[in-house]
Amino acid sequence: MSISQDFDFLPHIAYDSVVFGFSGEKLKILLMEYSQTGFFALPGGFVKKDESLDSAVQRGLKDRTGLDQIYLEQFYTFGSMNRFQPEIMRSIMRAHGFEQAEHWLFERFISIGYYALINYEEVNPQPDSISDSIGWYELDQLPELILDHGFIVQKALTHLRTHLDQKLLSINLLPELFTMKDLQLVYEAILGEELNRANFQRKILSLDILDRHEKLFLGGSHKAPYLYSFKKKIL
Amino acid sequence: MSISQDFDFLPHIAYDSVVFGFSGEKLKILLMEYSQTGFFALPGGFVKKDESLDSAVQRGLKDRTGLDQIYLEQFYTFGSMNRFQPEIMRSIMRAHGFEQAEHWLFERFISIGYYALINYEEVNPQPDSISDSIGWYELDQLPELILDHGFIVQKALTHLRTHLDQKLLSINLLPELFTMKDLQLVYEAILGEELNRANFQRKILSLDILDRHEKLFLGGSHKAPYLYSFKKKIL
DNA sequence: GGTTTATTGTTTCGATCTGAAACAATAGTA
DNA sequence: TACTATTGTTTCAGATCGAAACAATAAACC
Repeated sequence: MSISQDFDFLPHIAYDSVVFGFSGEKLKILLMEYSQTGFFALPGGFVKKDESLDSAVQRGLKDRTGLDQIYLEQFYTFGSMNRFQPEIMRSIMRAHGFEQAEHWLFERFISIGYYALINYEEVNPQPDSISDSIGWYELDQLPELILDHGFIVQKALTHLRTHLDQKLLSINLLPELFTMKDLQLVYEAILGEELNRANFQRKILSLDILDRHEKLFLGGSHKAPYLYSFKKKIL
Repeated sequence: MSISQDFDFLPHIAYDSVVFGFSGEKLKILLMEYSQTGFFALPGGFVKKDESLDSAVQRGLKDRTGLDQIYLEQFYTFGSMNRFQPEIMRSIMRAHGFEQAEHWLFERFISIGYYALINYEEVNPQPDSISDSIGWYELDQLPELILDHGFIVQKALTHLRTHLDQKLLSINLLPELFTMKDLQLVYEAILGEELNRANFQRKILSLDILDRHEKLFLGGSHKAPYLYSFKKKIL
């Protein structure tokens, strides 16, 4: 996002993205820290006048993560008045050397919330021009977020949990090949609860969405697990 | 909505509402017809600069139906480029006597979709200043709608069906007192399929959300059904 | 008043799904 | 060859679901 090219964007419209990443154990999300202000926020952006909303979010996500063609799910649009707090944007801009009294960023925004599911290890997060760091934070240890961004995260998580079964095929939290245990860990991290191993295996296999491949030998003194991959979608 | 007071509204932002009504048999939705153009559209509106998104939709719905405090559910935000068709708005405005070349209505809009569930009989729909009629249309006999409004209806219906069980408490499709058969007809109309009578009764009763009242005697030569009401929410 | 009919309320019964535990298989170690 | 840790599979009881049968009853009809 370039702060000066304001005329390219639709005014009053923003998006915020909740990028879920999985580290093998915990579920984390991407947060940006704004220079010297101590403010943490979701990575977001604005919609150009000639691009679709979905494209805008894809573009922003690519700038931040380098990832293209990522699974994105729109989950809610936030339009309350209490998310209008121009002082906060003003102090962020001031900390970055802007002293203008007027700026289009100080206006009220309605923000469309998206979430993404990505493989933690394929990503090298890039901060934007007015934030000085971007990084992964564990869901249960988030710092305080500006505006209504904490609420947005909660809403994203609820949506993801509720729709997990329908969204499974599109998940890119795991590498191409993975074990049943890996998949169960993803589920447990997202749902925030432990699952019964036998029943999980039975349920997932009954969905008929996995291909079973060769076994994975890691040198452990026990039975080696099979590797699986998601079946290629037939549409 | 007054066409002239454009400075009151957030530009490029609209909402469209899919108002589901139930007639005792079929599920219908409210549509507006624009004067002399033959265009049908969902009732929608715009957001004032100092009101929340939710309030804007509530306000618009009250103007059209007279109903206040209605259950509203936001389901999706539509931001593709193919919904930008200024010629259509131009011809609607022309048919209504406006000949301006420029107007804020001709700009691109991102629209937030809401649906409402209301009791068909409590409503006297009111057209707005640039539409000449508003009325109920059966879901399976809808006329062609402008822009992406047909798609919006489909998306609303899918969302409603998927979340029916969680949304039941808030339903205002039925009068205060109703029979189990009435409720089953609502479910069948929304889901678009027939349900087993015994199992439906068992399932609904097990949810423990209904109070049973006196019987309803209509003079039929058969057992009279009980009347039910939704339990008042305890929160 | 007894019988019939239509509709509603409830129970039954088998099939299916779920949760928890036991059992079986197996890759490496001792 | 026995042992251990982990994974794959089966079993079994309980819950849930779908379909049908059974029971109750309000009015009409004789």
